[in-house]
Amino acid sequence: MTDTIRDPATGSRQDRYVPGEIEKKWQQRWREEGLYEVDLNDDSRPKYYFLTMYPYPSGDLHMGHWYAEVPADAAARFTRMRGYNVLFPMGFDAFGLPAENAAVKAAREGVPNVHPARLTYERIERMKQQFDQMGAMFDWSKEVVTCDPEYYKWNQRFFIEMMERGLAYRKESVVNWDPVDQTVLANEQVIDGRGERSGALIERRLMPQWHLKITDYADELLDFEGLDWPARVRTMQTNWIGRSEGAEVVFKSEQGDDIVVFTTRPDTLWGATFMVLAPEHPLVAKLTSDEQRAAVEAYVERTSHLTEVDRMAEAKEKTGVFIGAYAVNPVNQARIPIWIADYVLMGYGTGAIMAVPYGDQRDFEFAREFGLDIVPVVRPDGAADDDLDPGRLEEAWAGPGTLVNSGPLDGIRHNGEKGRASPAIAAAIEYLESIGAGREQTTYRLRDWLISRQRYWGTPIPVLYCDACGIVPEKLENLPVVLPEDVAFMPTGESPLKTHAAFLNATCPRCDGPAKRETDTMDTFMDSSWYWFRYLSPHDDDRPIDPELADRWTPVDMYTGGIEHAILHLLYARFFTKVLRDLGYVNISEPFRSLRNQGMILGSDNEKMSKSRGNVVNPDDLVAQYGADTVRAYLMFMGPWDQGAPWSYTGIDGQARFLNRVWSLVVGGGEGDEAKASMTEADLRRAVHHAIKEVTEDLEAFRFNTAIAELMTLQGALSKARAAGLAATDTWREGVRTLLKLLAPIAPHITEELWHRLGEEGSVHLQSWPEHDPAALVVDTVTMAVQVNGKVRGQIEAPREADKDAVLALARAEQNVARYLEGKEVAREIVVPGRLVSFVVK
RNA sequence: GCGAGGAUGGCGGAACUGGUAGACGCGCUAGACUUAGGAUCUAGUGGCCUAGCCGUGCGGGUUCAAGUCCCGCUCCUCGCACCA
Repeated sequence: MTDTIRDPATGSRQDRYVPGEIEKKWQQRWREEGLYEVDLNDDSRPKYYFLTMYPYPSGDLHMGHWYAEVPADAAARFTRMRGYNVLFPMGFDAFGLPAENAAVKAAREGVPNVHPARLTYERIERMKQQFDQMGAMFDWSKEVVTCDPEYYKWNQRFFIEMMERGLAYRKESVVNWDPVDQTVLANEQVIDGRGERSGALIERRLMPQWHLKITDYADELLDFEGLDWPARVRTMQTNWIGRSEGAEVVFKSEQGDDIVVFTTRPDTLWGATFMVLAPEHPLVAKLTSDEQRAAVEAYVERTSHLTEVDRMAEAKEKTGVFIGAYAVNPVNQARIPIWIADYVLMGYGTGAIMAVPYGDQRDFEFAREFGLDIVPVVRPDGAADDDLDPGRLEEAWAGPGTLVNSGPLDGIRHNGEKGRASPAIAAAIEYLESIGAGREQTTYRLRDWLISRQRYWGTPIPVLYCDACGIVPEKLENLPVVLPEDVAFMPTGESPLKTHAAFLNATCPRCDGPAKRETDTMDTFMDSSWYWFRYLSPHDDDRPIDPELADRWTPVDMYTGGIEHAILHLLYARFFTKVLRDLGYVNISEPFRSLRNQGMILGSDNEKMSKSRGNVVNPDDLVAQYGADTVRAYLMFMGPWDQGAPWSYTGIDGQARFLNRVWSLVVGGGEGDEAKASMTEADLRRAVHHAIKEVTEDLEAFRFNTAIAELMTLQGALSKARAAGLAATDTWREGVRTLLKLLAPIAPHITEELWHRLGEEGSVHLQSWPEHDPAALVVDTVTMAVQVNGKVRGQIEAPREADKDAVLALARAEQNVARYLEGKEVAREIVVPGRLVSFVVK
């Protein structure tokens, strides 16, 4: 049994739409002809750098990749047809834990010869084959694979140059330790107290680690001037950086130690009735009295063992211990007790606070819990003395008001603004500075970027430890420090670099004495922080970035990718670009001019696709069944791209039908009933130009779903026109060609096939984008609604040129409208040209 | 708790500066062609007590006119979360 017999209506097999055949054929032709290879030095057309986030080579291209990349491809193709020289490269974020974990697992199970490198390159090959069947116009000649020494060598160079400038440094700090992945993680990689990848509960450990000084760039990173980015991402980054303006105030312990606190409300200093130090604060041991020592040590011990999750779970109730020491408030010499509590974090500000229970809800709760004094210092507008009575307060007052009980600051207004924008805060800062007890200060929530990873499969950090010289960077001419391949993975997951003698034992670059290599590798976000520069010259052995090409092609004009990178990758990439600028490699400060985020594609059960849930939809199977063009069109049709959507198996049939109808417009078959259709050439021409206008605007705005809806409408109009006998007209033939061009970015294979079947020689993808003729959109008569007292009572056909009086006359004459106007007094008449007429009657 | 976004037919979703709510598609119903149809084509499809009335999460308001603007809520999603 063959298809031909099963489908007598459409004639020979050759005339049927068989996606599997034409898609392979065109993919091969495009490759052979180098259709998508970009000449970076071509300046005959304006350049456009269209970038989509490169994937981790998991070995399988899943629906999420398709959802991310197919619409990006359509937008890139559209841009190209509009006359730009579009660079649309692709590569692989090839370092990372999964491949190494697979090797560790194999070692545990006694399977030999599983190495992350081999695994990764195999997976890359497989994914590239899957990429091919997507029909995307990636220019693979610029491919970047980050685990290649020719790439990561430059990570090492950047690192050393950053070290020389103090932007990379080693420091002992409390870190997030992931016990499953056996490595530390950056703050950004810890979600709800758990490792982003492993999901393991994060432990706190004190370890020496390498950091990059992203905090030096905090203020510059808050500036999004000139960036066309979603507000959501800008807000998330702004919140993450968390700039707070305020003051540093120095309290003295009774023993004479300086205790520095940070506060955003120095104007409430007269209301500070106690101090709280973080349990890890270095002064705790020294200041604690003998009587309190046992209690304090117990509390410190307890908090140090709590995981982040435990601490959050206990956040409801305030806990803490008095350490038996007192401090002096510098503005009024009040003697105030010093406590420790875990609601004060060592990692923020100075790890110590002045507690103003009247003005801060947390301090208020703490004071109530432990019976500490509350002194009112801000009178809310209109508040009576009774309202300020500490005994009657139910919560802290952080809003605007006038300062009271505040010595020289009494009567000054706090207007609720932050920093010096509040007269009270400004006055407090000046007063503090005048008595030498503090100064204006800005603090950030952002921490320096911790890049050390205790894992093998990453860029080796190029430093050595020499007994004589200390920490020494590798010489630039010795780069790259290559990851040794002859390593044995241990079942424990511990990095094999730690026991690899040939790697470990090296010569000190400074004194030629014996030295040990650093065994930590770099966070893989380092790789993705500059890869778009490398696409421009992926194999340049002399320098990481070609300065001329970088000047010409960057910043990236359009960057697309998942919202999950709003903070991590996108913040690091911005930081790194600024560092590269300061190191003299590039002349730009921002890497990505425009940014668009796609949503997530979910399983049909509305849950995230995962093997364990069994709701994974495999694109390969769908492509085999429907063809890539149908899958592409469906992914773009499901809804707004930035919203994401649950997968549905039923909806995809609609796209298959649509493409079949387009096919039949060129090849024949599927004609409707001629007798019922009527359409003029002018109607058809209007439909075509309307579609050009709408599809163009939709694609510009990444509204793929409505673009396809318009294309369906155009297909419907062409089918109807054919049934109405217009198929022999130039208008119809031109309409079909326009449809193919407008559809080409979305469904590249079928449009290319049909374009050639129309007798064209060149590729449809090299055609220029159609432009609509406004004159073609003009209609002779418009349908207008007629309302009486706000309700639609009829419709009229009015000549386009009709003036207000003529339209009103037509409206009054409409049968049903006349009925409602009869015997009534018309109080108002409103005419919205081309839209409606509205009568108000009494 | 703070910040951002959202709620429209049985379903996914349209709707420009307030101007005929439900484009486009899925599903469903009927018909045509058929030995057959889960193919194709045609027509219909928000609800109801159907010359009309009611309908865009809920309650108010502005307006000739509100999915769209204003006030007050509810719920959902995402991000941050004891950040001083």
